[in-house]
Amino acid sequence: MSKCEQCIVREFSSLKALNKDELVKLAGCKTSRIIRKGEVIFEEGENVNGIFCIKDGVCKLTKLSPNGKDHIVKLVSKGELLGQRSMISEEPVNLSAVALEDMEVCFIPKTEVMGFFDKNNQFSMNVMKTICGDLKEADSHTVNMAQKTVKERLAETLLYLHETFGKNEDDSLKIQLSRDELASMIGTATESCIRLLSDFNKLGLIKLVGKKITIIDISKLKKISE
Amino acid sequence: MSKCEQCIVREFSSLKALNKDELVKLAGCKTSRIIRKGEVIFEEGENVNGIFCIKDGVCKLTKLSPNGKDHIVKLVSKGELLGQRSMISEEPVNLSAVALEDMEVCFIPKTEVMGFFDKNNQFSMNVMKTICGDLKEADSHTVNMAQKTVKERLAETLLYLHETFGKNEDDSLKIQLSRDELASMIGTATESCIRLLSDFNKLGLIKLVGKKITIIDISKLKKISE
DNA sequence: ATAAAAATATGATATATGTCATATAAATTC
DNA sequence: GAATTTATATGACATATATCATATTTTTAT
Repeated sequence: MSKCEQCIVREFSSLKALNKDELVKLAGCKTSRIIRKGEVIFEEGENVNGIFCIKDGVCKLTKLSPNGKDHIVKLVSKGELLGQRSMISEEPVNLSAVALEDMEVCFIPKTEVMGFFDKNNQFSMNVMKTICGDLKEADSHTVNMAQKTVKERLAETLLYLHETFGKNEDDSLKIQLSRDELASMIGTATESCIRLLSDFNKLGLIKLVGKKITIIDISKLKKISE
Repeated sequence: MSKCEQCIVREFSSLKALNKDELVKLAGCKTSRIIRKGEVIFEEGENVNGIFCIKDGVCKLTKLSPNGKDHIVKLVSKGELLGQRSMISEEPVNLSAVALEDMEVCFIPKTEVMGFFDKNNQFSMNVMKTICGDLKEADSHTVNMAQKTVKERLAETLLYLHETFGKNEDDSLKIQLSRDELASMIGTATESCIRLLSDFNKLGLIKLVGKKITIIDISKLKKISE
């Protein structure tokens, strides 16, 4: 059982507020798991009795719409925590989490987290701030979905992926989403997404090589995204 | 200065966790304000140094989209608190609040609220749960905007208004939104909203008399909203 | 390596929704 | 109470986007 004290990603989440004693306690009760690309971490409606800390990799949080289509609500990566909202609400999770790459995650049982919550003010404040940030972002997403065109949302999303996950040596986006996933992130049909990518490609804003997408003209994309 | 102890709406918000001493302290520092229909309580980007407790009336929370249109993110009414998120995030508010009816609101300065926050665990837990509920709702809204048609969203919104704010003696919706506001809630053009309302009217799902909207066939509206 | 399956791409077409114009009705102002 | 403004309503048309069909490419399995 590896020590949480020496885990670097801890520094990027609310867990950074924990002191040595708390970290030792944490290390004693957490469980570590390898999750392969495409595997489900948890599913909408499930009772997840604790939170996950992402040590490595990226996953998507999706929600099933009444029409049967999945919508990607958020991408979550190394250093972030999963399941905080449902733990605090004492409800089943409202989103599913699926690995986009191979991942390593640690599971921390609810009882443990709630203990830190009660005793470590800085920790609970960190969690609150994270959730408040998520809420602000979610409201902003709602407005984008309601008011922006698909083209604008695609441009915006490409820039987001570029800024947040960076690029490979060949300058292509590091995070690999299928056209289907990209479409489900911007809220459109897969064909429409493919078509617009193709348009951006022809306009020289991006370059498409197989699944790989390379951002060419950031400022023009910014202009399109408004 | 009226006593918070005797204020009934307190029981409906996170403030219900406060004890007598805290309520006396609260009564000493809160300020009460009458806000007329159409008046702004606070504006996106503003620094609101505290929270508002709605004693009476309903307001809309809006966010300006890059295209210049306002989107109504949420309606907030009697017993609810405003400005919690931005207080915790220590950021300017991300939404504007505008009265839909004459309102009475109390303002509680940040220092006071943060004091309760530190010392009264149940209060901070209540606030957290509220914000978590908002986040869940916001995610659900995002997916609705992304995946549902305007018709579905209109049906859903009418049912929501009916359930949440009730009806007058003549069965018409108690809350009066202009067509413009309704459109900005469901994320569509005003004309499209009017047209669909007119369709629903012709189909006998609702009845339109001037500004008043009466829900006639709940189950059919439910079916339309999916 | 070959076959099968899945993902990407593109065309043709249908549909939903936005935009602009104009009419009518309601609310507000003087 | 008449005049003016604002909100609601509806038509005509443009446009964005979805859907269905089919081709091509890439990935996966045998």
